[in-house]
Amino acid sequence: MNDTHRASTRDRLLDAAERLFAEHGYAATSLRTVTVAAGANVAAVNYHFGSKEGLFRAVVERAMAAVNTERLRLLAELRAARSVPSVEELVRAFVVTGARIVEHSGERGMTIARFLGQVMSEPDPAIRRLFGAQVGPAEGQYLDALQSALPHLSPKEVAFRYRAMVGLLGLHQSGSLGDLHPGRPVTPTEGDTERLVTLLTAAFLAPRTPG
Amino acid sequence: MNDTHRASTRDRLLDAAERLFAEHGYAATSLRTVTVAAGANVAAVNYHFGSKEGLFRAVVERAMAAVNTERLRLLAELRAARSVPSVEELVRAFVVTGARIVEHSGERGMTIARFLGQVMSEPDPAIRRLFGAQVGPAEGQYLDALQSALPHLSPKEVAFRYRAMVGLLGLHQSGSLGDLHPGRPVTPTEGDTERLVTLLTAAFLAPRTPG
DNA sequence: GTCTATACGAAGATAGAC
DNA sequence: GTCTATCTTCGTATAGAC
Repeated sequence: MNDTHRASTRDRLLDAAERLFAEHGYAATSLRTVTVAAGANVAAVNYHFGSKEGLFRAVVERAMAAVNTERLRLLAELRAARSVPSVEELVRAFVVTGARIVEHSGERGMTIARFLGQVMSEPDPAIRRLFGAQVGPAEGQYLDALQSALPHLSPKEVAFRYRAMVGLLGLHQSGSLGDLHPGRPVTPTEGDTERLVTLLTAAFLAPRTPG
Repeated sequence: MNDTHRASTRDRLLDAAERLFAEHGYAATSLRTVTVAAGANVAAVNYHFGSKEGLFRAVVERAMAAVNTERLRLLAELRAARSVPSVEELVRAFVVTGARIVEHSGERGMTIARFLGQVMSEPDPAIRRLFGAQVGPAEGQYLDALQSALPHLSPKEVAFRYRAMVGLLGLHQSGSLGDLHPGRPVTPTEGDTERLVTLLTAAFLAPRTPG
């Protein structure tokens, strides 16, 4: 009945939750839906993760681990080739992570991307803090690299543009940048990803904000 | 007990819902919370709006009406001064709308801004369609004006950048562009709004995406 | 016409028996 | 580790008071 055949209950719960949170958001996803999709009992979530929030936390951590690993790998690659990578290279490495993960993890990569895009616009402050903590590791490295490529900008300005990049990428990956009014299905297109790189590169290269 | 003293029940419901949806999102806000905050009975929502979704719809429509009016007014002003407004002028007019509304509507302006920022990352497709329909009116005009200022870009590319602007503004206004890890309160700062204008202007002025 | 009191069934999360 | 039971909260419906 499920696509995830016989992994441990714990893993099947994580997979199902990741997919459902990605599609409907945290609040709108019920534990019953998750457990049914995972072929597990309602109470299994409580046993393995303590609560709905615990499950969510675990899903975020697992997804971010994959993304952070890939991001840092790409950054290291870049630095190996050239000690001060260009802004466009950095942006591309950051943005392309999603696509790379799709290659490595198959279908699930897309789900991860959508899930994380979803997470970053969750209103719940606890969730936002969790996300912030998980982005942390890669964040520091990318901020440093960007600052080196943009020495004329204040750290505040670089940080702002970095957060804009994270946010926009999230919207892109969750399909929110798709056309607003038309029929439904909003999977990000290849072309849009390239457009996003163009746009973000220009945004980073903008002159410093006056005032 | 409420800050909204004696408007009609209908209006108090709209006010309370707007504020609560803005803070917690649609799914996480219960009708009971809304009615208590509005000092009304549970059934009042059903009487006035038919359902939770009906209430939400009404809140979106009211908020968007305010924003669209202001946006179109600013655009008309711009066109009066100069037949082809610059990209920066257009971006600024679009972005500054939130702030203008704050001036005109006091505290509620901030709530509207946060609310609409929230709405645009709601996962529910029905909500997304509703939002798209409401953005429509102003959208056409701005797209035209931007296309005139950027004749070398394809309509597709202009539309993509426009949607990125809408999205980023939403994130900005809902506080999602605030610092990710720190203490909580995330009201957008004046400085960040200026940074946003800089960033978006540069994004629009980027060369066309190759490929 | 507005609004309230109250009830209903479905779905929520968690705790405790197994 | 799992299943059943329980207790809460949800959105909605109804019947009638002002």
